Amino acid sequence: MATSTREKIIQLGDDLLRRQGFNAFSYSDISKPLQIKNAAVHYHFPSKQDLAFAIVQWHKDIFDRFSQKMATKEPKDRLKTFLNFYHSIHLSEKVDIISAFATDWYSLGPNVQTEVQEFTELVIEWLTELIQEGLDLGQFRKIQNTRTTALRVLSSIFASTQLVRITSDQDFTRVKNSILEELLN
Amino acid sequence: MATSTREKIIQLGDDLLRRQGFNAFSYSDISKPLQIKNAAVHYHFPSKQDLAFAIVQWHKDIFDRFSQKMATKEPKDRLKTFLNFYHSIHLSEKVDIISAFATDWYSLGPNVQTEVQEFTELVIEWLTELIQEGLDLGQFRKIQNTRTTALRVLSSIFASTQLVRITSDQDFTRVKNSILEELLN
DNA sequence: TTGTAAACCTATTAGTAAATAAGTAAATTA
DNA sequence: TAATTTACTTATTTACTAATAGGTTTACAA
Repeated sequence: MATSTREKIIQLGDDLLRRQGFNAFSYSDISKPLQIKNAAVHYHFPSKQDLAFAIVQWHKDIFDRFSQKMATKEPKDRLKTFLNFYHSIHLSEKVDIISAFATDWYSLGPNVQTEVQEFTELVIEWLTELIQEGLDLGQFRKIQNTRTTALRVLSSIFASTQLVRITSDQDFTRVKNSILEELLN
Repeated sequence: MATSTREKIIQLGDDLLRRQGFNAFSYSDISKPLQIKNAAVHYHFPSKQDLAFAIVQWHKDIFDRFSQKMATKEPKDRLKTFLNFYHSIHLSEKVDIISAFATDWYSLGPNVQTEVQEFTELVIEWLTELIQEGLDLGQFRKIQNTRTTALRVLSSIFASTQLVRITSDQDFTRVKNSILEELLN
């Protein structure tokens, strides 16, 4: 199935957003590579906020499918897959959408903000459940309350994708392994 | 001593940078509140990159004075002061400079990038030494190698200032306390 | 008193941003 | 087959953006 123009715009928009930041790319950064006109982008997404909204929704969809596919696997493997997913983000010189939006938070319209909040809560809850299950099965070590642990895993992994842009490549792997070591029995 | 225009520009620039992001503020966002003309900002900082450079240098200076003042205090208190410092950042609805620059990393000129890298390394080294001292004095618990621990403290605290923009206020305090609990004996 | 440099301002430019109006070709539906 | 909708293009507008050239004021120095 050929990818629609709409889908291409979302994917390229996502790429630019997470590589350069929301306020650092323009509609022509999208139209030129796709060899369409500026107005064509506006046809699919009247405003930049509409595009941002669609990108978050896209991520919601992906995450939904991801969590469904992971549902049968055991907590330990789910966590590893999750961390590897962020490792690939880091390797592609992007950051995750949540931190990408966090910096430009006050440039976002209220409906985009709400959508990002919902996505974030989705991820935190997924992680919280994962950790709880891991604890119940005795695969994980109890550190703090479950949400706090989830928040720390998330913060560590988020910040790492950003921090390694500035420091060194190795630092990401360090943090990633440290999260695993800390949790795993 | 009255603050010079140059200093006012740096301080307001820093505020805008960390509140909205590097690509989300313009020279007129600076000139208008200071009641000077656009060209006056360009007089002090010919290009936006020059302003960014000066802002990082300003932070370097502040951090130097901070670490000198802290030098005599014991590790535990130094860590607490450090965390409280980031708590105040979070309360003022800003993020730290490092994460602020990380998102817009590819909009920065090479000399600004280098300056940010140097500042970041400064903070990481300061934290690494602090943790090492804490271990030597038996105030801290050994978790991983010292740089990794430093990286995780830094990542957690960085990401938290961003994450709480999206989730709730409480989440910052959770993470902050969790870092202390984890380290302290 | 003259010179000069710092710290501005006025005025302008070239470029780019998001957004829109109006038109067109092709596909879909009635 | 006629009407309508989809997916665009062409062309333009409004509103910045960073940046610069050149002029003015003030203060201090020779």
